Formats: sequence, C-alpha cells, structure tokens
Amino acid sequence: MLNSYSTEDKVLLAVDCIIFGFDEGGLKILLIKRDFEPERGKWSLMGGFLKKEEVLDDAAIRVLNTYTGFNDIYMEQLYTYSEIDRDPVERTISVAYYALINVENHNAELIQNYHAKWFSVSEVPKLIFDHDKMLAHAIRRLRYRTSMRPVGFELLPEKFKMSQLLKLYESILDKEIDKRNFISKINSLDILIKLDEKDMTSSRKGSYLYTFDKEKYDAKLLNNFAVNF
Amino acid sequence: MLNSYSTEDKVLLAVDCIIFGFDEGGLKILLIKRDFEPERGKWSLMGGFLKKEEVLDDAAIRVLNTYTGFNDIYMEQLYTYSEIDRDPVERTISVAYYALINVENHNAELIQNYHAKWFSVSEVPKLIFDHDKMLAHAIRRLRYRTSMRPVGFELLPEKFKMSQLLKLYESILDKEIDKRNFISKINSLDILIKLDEKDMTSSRKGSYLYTFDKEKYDAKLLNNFAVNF
DNA sequence: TTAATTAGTGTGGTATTTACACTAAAAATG
DNA sequence: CATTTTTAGTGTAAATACCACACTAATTAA
Repeated sequence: MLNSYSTEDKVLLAVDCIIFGFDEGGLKILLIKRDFEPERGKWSLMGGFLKKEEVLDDAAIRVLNTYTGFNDIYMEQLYTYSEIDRDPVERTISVAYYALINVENHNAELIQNYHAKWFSVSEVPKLIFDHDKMLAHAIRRLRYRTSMRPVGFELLPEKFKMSQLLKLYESILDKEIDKRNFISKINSLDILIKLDEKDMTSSRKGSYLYTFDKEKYDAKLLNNFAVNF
Repeated sequence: MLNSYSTEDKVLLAVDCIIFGFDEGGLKILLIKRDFEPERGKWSLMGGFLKKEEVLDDAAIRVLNTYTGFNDIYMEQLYTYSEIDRDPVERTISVAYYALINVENHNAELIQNYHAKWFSVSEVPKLIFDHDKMLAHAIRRLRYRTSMRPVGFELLPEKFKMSQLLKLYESILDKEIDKRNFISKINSLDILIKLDEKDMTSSRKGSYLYTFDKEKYDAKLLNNFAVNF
C-alpha cells in the first residue's frame, strides 16, 4: 500500500466559528476585528487553518480559544464552503462550525483581552469573504433546530426567569410568542425545574427562577421531536 | 495583499457520494468494487479528489459521473470527515454528498458498463475507511428529512401506485405505516395527481397510477414543514 | 392612597393525529 | 360455474395538540 495519491492537488483547509450568545439585548454573535492581512480592520468570523495532525473539531476549538480564551465549547459542524475565490489570497476551503454559549459565563473582560466582540444579530456589520453567507446559514440552522427541539440550556445562565426563556425563543425565531401558550408548552415538555428562589431585579412582584433538568432535557434532544411555537 | 498563507499546511480533499435509489426490493444504495489500491476488491462509496480549480459540488458530480455515467444529479452536501487515519495512505479530508435518484431512469446496463452496483440498505457489505459511518449518517439524515417533508419525487418512476409510495416511506423510515392514514395524509398535502390509468401487473383489480404535481411538490419543499407518519 | 409595572394563570374552539376493519373487484382454481 | 384468493380502496370516532384570547395578584414608587 503505497502513496498512490502523489499527483493529486492539495488545498488549504480552514475552519470558521460562528458563536451565538444571548443576553438582555437579545441574540448575539461573536466577531473579531482583523489585525492582519488580508482585510485588516474589517469584521470577520474567527477562523484559522487546519493543521496536518489535527481533526476539524479540534481545529475549531483551537481557533475559538485563540481569539477568546474560551475552553470546552462544543461546536457543531455546519457546512463546507468551497467557492473558488472565496479567499482572495489563495484557494481555501473552509469548514464552518457553530456553537451556542452562555454570554455571562464567558465574561466580557476575557473578550476585551482578546480580539472578539459581541454583536446583535440584527446589527451585524458587513463581514469579509463569504462570512455573511455562513452566518445566514447558521441562523437558518439555529431557527430550524429551535423549531424542532428545545434549545436554551446552552444560552441561558444556570438560573433564569421564564420571561428570559420566552425572550430567547422570540429572539431566535424572530417573532412574538403568546406567553401563556409558551409556558404551558414548555411545562408539558417537563424539562424545567422551578426553584423556590425569586428574582427581584426587574419587577415589584418578583419572578420565580428555573433551571433546566439536564437529564430530561438531554433525553428530549435525543428522540428528536418537534416543538412548534 | 500578498500570499500570506504560505506557511500553512495543505491537505488532500476528497468527495464521496452516497446515492440512494428505490425499487420493488426497497431502499437501495449504489456502491463500487474498487479496482485500484488501496483496498482493491473491497466495496466502497464512489469517491475522488477535489481539483484545484473546482468547487465541491462540481467535484461530487464529476466523481459520480466517472463511476456511473450519470449526469445532472443534484447532490446535497452531508458532512466533512477529518479523522487523522481515515485514509491509511495519506491524510485526506473527505466531504460526503448524498442524492436520491430514480433507479429505473438510470438503467442497469449503464451501471454494468461502469463499476457500480445497487445494494439493499439492509444488506450493505462492510465498506472501506469510514464509509460505513458516512452511510449511517446519510441514512439518518434521509430519515429525518423524510419525517419533516415529503420525499419521493426523486426516487419513484414518473407514474407509480399509491402502494409504491407507501412502501417507499416504510423502507426509509423502517417501520409500518397505516395505509388509510398514509393515504389521507398524502392527499391532504395535495401534491399528487391521480391518473385515469391503472397498473394491472400486481393485482386482479388493478390500481390507479399517480404522478407528482411538480409545482405543488416543490412549493411544499420550500416552506419546510413537518409531516409525521 | 393611588398608580404603575410585571408575574402569573385557564378555557374553549378548532385542527390534527391516531387507531381501527370491512367491502369491492377481478382472476385463478377446481 | 362456484369458490377461493389477492390486492385495492374507503370512513369514523376518540384523543391529542394547537391556538386565540384577558384578567387578577403582588409589590413598589410616587
């Protein structure tokens, strides 16, 4: 079994990371301002090249860590982009990954010390190369996924108010959802635990906090089942 | 804007094609017996390397054409596989594509003259490299897709019996479906045209033939909506 | 004490899904 | 010619899921 592939073309393979977060302001995405050529000074997804002895999943993790310091973020592969001139410097194929993370757990200082910044998805600037296309694709996937199965565990803090969860769904799906129907639907899924604790910051009355019941939540994810709001 | 990427590693990029078909025997997949190293004589998906001046979608079409002579097959990208030793000869990343096609339209002679052969998905032999994994992944995707939106147009002959369509769904989802509920659901989708013609080959009574109403069918595909059997 | 704000809760109508079994037509057989 | 065999074709009722919709409770601020 020899090296019989020697005449084949080799190409550069990159990964690009699309990181979604959520806070009071709604759905966010993490971008960097490039301090290197090409396209220095423009906004971009976090990207880097695959190394010879590395699998794509690891490359995505490494790239994300380089720009943000984040560790242990599970990313899912989205799509592989191969337009001939997508990178003006040299033919590069790029594999996009995306993840949902909790903004609070990945604090702002960290991001300041690195190069990344959160943007509202509704206010994303023009991005380099085909990154706009990647982002649009990722949002479509996130919406689709959200309408099919519960999300939220990854995006919300440990303890959260029902109204935050509602707002998360409204942000992702970009539409209003009836509060009562939402609550009864979520409750019927049986994936939340209602705590005795109340959050008093935003209202006179205070609102109960919830956490996800991790086991039940994961079980629901497995038998991929539909949730329609 | 210079070539600033010169120190980065380059890799071989391949495409592999997973082609589904359907006939009386159920759901089928197209494989080749390799007549070249490595793994000569073993069964495998149809694969080939990406060329420098080619996009992935085109590479997949070219590869499929090489092994089968088929033209104009629309393939959808599935996933990109990058395990370090997935190809024992040299580090190769592979982008898998899949398609659904109509077996009858792509006749057996053609396949004989080339290298490919149809296998029942339930009787697929051991495949080389990580092709088993790719196939399993493709089947999962096909099932998921089928439970979300109508399939069939690509897999059935121009004119078909309701019982064939039912069998197609049963083959893909690998479960029994109630005939009456299936028919009323399909009818409610309003994507079939009932012909005056009957097929007399398999029954005394004969059964009506149908065709897909291409326009309505495509419209349904666009607003990706759920169908549960 | 009054006003303002957010939390929290329930019902009824409609549409969808599921479970379920018999008759009709034609040909093949004896 | 009567009987058997095979597949096609059809409907209903019960259960569940979905959707639209509005008021009260609690608390604090003014």
